[in-house]
Amino acid sequence: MSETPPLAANEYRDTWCGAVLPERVDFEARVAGWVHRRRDHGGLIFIDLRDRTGIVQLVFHPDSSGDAFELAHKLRAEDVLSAAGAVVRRDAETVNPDLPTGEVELKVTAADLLAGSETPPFQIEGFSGEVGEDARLRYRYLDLRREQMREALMLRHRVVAAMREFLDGEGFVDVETPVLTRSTPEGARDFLVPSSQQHGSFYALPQSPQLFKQLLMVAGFERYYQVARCFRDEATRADRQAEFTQLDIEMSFVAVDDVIGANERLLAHVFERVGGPQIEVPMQRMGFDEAMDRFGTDRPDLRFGLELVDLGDALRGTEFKVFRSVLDGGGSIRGINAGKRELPRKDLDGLISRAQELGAKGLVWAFREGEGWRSPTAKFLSEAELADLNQRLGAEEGDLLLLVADKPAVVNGVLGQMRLDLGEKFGLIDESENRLVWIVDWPMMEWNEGEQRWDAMHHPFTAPSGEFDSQNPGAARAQAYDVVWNGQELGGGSIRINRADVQSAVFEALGIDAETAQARFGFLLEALQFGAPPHGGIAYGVDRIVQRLCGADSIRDVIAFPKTASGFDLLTGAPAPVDEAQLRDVGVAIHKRKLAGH
RNA sequence: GGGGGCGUAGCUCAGUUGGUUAGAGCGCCGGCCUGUCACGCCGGAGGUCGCGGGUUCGAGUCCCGUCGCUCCCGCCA
Repeated sequence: MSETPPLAANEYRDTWCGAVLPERVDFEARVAGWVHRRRDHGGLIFIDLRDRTGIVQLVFHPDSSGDAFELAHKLRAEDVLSAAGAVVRRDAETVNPDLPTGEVELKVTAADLLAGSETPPFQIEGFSGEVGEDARLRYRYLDLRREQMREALMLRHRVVAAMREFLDGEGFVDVETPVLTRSTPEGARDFLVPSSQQHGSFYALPQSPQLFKQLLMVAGFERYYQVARCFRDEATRADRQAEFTQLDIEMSFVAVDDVIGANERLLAHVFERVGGPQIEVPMQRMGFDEAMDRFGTDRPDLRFGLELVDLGDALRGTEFKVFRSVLDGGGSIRGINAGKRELPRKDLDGLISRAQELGAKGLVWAFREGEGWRSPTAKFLSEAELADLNQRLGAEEGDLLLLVADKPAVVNGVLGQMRLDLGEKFGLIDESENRLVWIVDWPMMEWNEGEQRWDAMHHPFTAPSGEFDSQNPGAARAQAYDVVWNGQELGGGSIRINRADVQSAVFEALGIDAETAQARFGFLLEALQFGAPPHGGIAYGVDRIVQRLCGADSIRDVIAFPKTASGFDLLTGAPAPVDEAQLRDVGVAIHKRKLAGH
């Protein structure tokens, strides 16, 4: 711990373990904490005592420690102890350079066992190997005693504190919005809460406070923020939990540049406070189209190259059937030059499998050889085509080339992900580098092939750039922006629609008829008729920001009490069956098959 | 919903082609030890091999089912 908080003396302690530092020695101190480790030499006993600030070594002598010496002999790992004595400098040869407090120790004169501990189900620290995820979650309160977890949560605290500090300073008001709210069937599945007052009716847990913060702008608060818990009843991932924390921000009388500017100051402030990367302001901006063209994704990792190259023009006249049919069907052919690599056939097959897993029908691999290719596909292409492809891809002798032909969205999805896989596989990512970029100028909507309708790219309340033509929704651009850090989306937002007629037109384009719009969002449309200022905002994924900052592999490592991939809380056993009586109260019929199973 | 990996002592793991009494490190228990700091030395306990079924003379090992953890795809406006 770099900072030791102030501590008021009390009957158990007057000093933190980690505060017993060599700058100040030869004073009487009382510390309290957990027995981290015991080294019992028979006639001399060392105890490493741990609290949230760190570890200090306690020394028990049979002569000077009195009754405490007998106690020390019986101490076990994770017992809770209060110990008093003199903080003294260690002899030079007994200094422990690996410990921040290693130049001093506490010569114990008295000690109290405040609470004993059972043998922990796993060692808290100091053994090789990782504790399994189940054990960690089952005994999360012990897992959180590990330094790594403690520091992650302390960092999280400092991140949120810095956010509040900045926003408070710029006149933002923290307002709480409801957790029991109305279901919006679009998008992710809602968590539902049955109403005991109105059987058959349900609250939903919010996926975000979006509409409430807009109503707060209508109400005239002008600047709002909230550290808000949000819920999505979807499968979890390493970077996704069913409940997560968002920093939610909204501002009135602003345009895109105002929101981006305020948020650049916010990010710079937070990173400066917590020791994150330095941010150059103004930050880089990239149009959505450019991001898709060059990286195949709307959240590009700019720390390495391997950019996508469009190859359709080189193959306009090709007779290779696979390419021919894709081009004739309006598809695209794009490629990556992965550089000079020597991959065994097994790895090349692996790349093909990965491409198929990601949705491509196949993957063309090739190594530039002379003016042509060494590739199973080479024989289907003319010399001129190969030369043109090599030129467009900037291929040099021995370079590995990967091509995908499919619908444009599939090609981008596959190559965009494979670019990341390859960047990692080939070690092209400089972990010390940090690239932040705003992705701007988004399309308003995208065509949903499965449902045969237009879907909002951001959300249905996003303001279009200029006039909105509901007859041609595909052409509309949105006043939306995402901030992307090393390929991960930290947050995103937009200027919102503040006119009821525009909002109605957007609903119409999304296939939400007037009646449905009125039923679901009538309160918003109504509010927009009572003087809604121009407004916009952003929401950040707090968990992901902290995960990034401490380099954790999983979002679970920065959440105090997370759930497993299948949504279980192994600590409390939630979700759990409830009494039939409880179900009757809320008007929910129990599932018969489940009943039979019990 | 689909695919991959994993499940053996409290923890992390090994376990050959199916073959006698299932092992290691750490932890735990007991003993010794006055300068250790992942203390050391000596001794010891500890197992429904996730669960259920099947094949077999014989299953930790093979097959089927199931549960759990995990990663990925779908999904996540």
